[in-house]
Amino acid sequence: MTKALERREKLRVDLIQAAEQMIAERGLAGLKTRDLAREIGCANGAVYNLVTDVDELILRVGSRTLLRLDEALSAAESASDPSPQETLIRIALAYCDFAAENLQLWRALFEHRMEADKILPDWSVNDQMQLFRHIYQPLAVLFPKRSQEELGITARSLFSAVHGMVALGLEQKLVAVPLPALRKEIATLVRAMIDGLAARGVKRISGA
Amino acid sequence: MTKALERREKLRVDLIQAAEQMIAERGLAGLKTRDLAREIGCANGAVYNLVTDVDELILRVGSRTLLRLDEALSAAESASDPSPQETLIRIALAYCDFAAENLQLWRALFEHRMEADKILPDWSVNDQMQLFRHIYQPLAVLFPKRSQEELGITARSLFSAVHGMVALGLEQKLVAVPLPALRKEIATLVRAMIDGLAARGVKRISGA
DNA sequence: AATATTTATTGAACGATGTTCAAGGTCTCT
DNA sequence: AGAGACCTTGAACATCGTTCAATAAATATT
Repeated sequence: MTKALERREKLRVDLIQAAEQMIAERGLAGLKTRDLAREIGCANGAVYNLVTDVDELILRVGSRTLLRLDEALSAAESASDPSPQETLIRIALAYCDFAAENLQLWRALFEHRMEADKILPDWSVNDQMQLFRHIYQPLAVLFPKRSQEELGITARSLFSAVHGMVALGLEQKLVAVPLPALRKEIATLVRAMIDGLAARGVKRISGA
Repeated sequence: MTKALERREKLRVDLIQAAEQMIAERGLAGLKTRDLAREIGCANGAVYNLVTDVDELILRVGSRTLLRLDEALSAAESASDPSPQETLIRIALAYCDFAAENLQLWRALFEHRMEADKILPDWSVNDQMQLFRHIYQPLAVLFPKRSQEELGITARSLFSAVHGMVALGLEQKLVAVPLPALRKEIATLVRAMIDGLAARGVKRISGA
């Protein structure tokens, strides 16, 4: 009873890895079931024994990408300099670097859109983009007076802002920016946002 | 000699309008040449007399969307309160509102990706995302000491940051945020960025 | 060990889609 | 009115994701 399932499982991970590599090399639009089947050595139709959809396949690859991204941000979170300002900048740059080094896979996270009616499988709801939790800690240290909810909102805003700089920065559409320049811009703006948030918190008390 | 061309032109604008409406209603993925042909009353193949590609069609719709977006930002640029801070916030909120009200068309601007080899037609290079020029003026007033190039970089960074907040804020992927909450977050963060950039400019002179 | 039953795999076929093209129709100019 | 240029048509092609009846394999039963 094991023999069949073993083979199935091995094929399934082969499939997901092949899909990951194919997206990395040719983009989300370059993912083709027939090519995948040839790659892992099975018939075209057999793909649908391992996975119900290409949607599921893309989500599974997305899970892996999110996991690696999470690790990259975690590494940046706990590094030498514990100053919360510097930590936040390190995390932002780590996000930028990950996106640049995994461009197609990172894009796939945001490009993919399910048909409105289909609901996400439950194994996929867990890893649903909680990336901004990485910047919660340093923010909490910086702004000890703020509530959990306020901090959560600020964290999401900060993360989204950095995401936007990376997204448009790595795109052709808005003038190609060399990576080192982009990194510098990100560091500058993150610093500014932190300073600005701090100042605003103080000013509001003394009235302005 | 006019009769034929007139009809052609009328059909062409019909086609582009139909495409615009179809994207607005069903998203970029819902754009189908056969449906378009039926909509404007011609054969499927005739679409390719009016337009070389669906790529071109999408770009033409994108041009229109960019134009309307530009107008919306211009309106926000020149409004009652001339204070540059408030102007920048108004522009950011106008961007957010436009995206929310034209969700599918706005998404199409960023979702669409040409195959790597195909080059953009020249009529499309002009309106290539120069949206951040809208925030150049108020920034120049706020930071008169900075060079044109520095201001350009800052403008792009600020715009990208707001774009990120809107992009992730209107997405399902990162927790659905109610629009009023998103607008408040944007206003807060834009203010913070401005304050932070100003403070940083001062601090650097006095050393820190 | 032999057979029956359940399960997995195959690859041909289906439907949808963007795109092309030869055939036939329409328009324009002389 | 007729010749030549242009347009339009809809059938056909290639490429997808996806399905399914037939076949093969694995497992369960006797």
